[in-house]
Amino acid sequence: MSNAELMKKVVSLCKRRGFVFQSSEIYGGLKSAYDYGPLGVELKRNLMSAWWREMVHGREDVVGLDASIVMHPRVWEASGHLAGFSDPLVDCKVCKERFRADKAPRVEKGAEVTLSFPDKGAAKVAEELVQKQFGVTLKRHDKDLQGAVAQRDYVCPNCGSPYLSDERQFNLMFKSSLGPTDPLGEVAAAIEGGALAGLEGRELRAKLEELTKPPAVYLRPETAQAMFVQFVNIQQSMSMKIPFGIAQMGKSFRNEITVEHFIFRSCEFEQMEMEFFCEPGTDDHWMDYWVAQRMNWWQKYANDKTKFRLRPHAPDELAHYAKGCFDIEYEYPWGYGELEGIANRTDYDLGKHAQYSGQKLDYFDPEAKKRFVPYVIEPAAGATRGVLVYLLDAYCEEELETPRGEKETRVVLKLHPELAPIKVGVFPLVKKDGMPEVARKVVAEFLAHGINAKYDEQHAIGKRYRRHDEIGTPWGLTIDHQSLEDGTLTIRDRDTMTQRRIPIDTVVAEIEGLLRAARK
RNA sequence: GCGGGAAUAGCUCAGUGGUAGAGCAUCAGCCUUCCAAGCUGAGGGCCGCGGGUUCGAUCCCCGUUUCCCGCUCCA
Repeated sequence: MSNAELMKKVVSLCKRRGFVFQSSEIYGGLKSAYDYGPLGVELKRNLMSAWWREMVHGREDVVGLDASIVMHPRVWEASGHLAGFSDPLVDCKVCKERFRADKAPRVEKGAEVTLSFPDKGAAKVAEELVQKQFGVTLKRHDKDLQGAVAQRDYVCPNCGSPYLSDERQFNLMFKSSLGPTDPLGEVAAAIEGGALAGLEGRELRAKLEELTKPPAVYLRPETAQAMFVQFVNIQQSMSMKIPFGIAQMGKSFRNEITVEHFIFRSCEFEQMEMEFFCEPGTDDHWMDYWVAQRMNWWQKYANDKTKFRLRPHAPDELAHYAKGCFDIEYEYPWGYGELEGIANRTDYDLGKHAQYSGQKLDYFDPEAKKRFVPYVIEPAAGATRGVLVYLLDAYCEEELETPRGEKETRVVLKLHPELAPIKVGVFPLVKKDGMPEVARKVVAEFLAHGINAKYDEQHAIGKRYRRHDEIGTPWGLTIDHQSLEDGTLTIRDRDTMTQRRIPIDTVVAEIEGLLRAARK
């Protein structure tokens, strides 16, 4: 099975069996938005619960937070999200390069410029394109084209062409407005009053920005900022001593330039983030610690642990706030891609928020009698990416021979029992002789213990086993004729398809034991 | 944003300028059975959406939306 096939099959299974649907499908779908169906929501919740148990309940030095998605707009000014991600982007119409206008090479407006290409062939193609699209004849000299006139005060950084698209604003954050007043009203009033007359380009944009600013709010592009903003409240109310962490899971929103690969990169996604506050100087130690912790955690739930790797960021790809960063990457069908980033954010965020809010965001160590702004190590994981990773990891096709000697394919999701949406399928061997009643009782018993169990009496028993294999149910329990005589049932293992017989009244304890064992 | 491909039943796909098919799945019944068994029957599609050409379009043309692949981009 090729990588492309694997991806297709997983996507198809997701829809067919109720894991993931395209959003608003009956209206033609919405780009990059997906809904988690009955099984998908269980898988995602199981994954996130496992994370929460590991990161918060499993240790004394991390506490949780569930902050509002919409925060004070100044938060995003302080964090740099507002300024850093609204730069004008331009496409070169000749070489198709996309670039930031403010970082492009400056030229004199109206000056003659030269276009350069990697080889003669590319230059010839470009020459024809310019002739055809812009009606301009350029002089070709080997790999260069001469005679173009600069329309703006910059040219394409790649080929030097002045043939460019309009400047487009790229907004990272989803913008909305808080309160019932319509910001368009302000704009309309300004136009009527003539306040916008004579303005164009960036000036016009700036003026419009200003008019619509007062009620403007943004959907958070990461969950991290609330944990910085509430640092003091949490530290004091919970009497936390450094080092300690604040963890949060939830939705974040980004206007990605390109969305791709199913749920891998979408504009609305779910994060699992933790900010670990420590004393400057101990940050490198904690960085190493969390990198190892997080890598182990991801591998624990995977069948193929070799598909994960650690990749340190090169100095030039580090974010503006980071001193160092490691990505935990997974080998997706299209290649390695990010799953979690562990960054040393230093005291950048607390410092910025202190500066913008005018509040003190530092920590006093009563033993050492010193005051400092903590450094922060941030393991930030993609929950929705995790769902994709484990689906890809779990998908298996096995060639089997039927009792009649025919070859067939068994599709199995070898999900970790902890993650499996349904823990046990409960089946009466046949739909009569009181077997359904016994099976229903077993289901009720599991549900009462908080274990997701599913009753199924449709079709032949073999078919039911296979249907549950396909959605990753780790154990199948069957009530048969013998059950009615001696009070036992069979328990079938998803991965080995082997069965053994145990007393019905111990089956809940048995499954609980298996779940506990799998968790270790 | 660019280039290429795709869109037909829940899924995988076939098909033709003359009002649509298969396999699997679903549902009902028979069979009463431990690994997708068999038999009988049923439901289900304005052939992604909008426009054009045509007597007539699922098919040809244009646009659009969504998905996939490759670039590009990417905290």
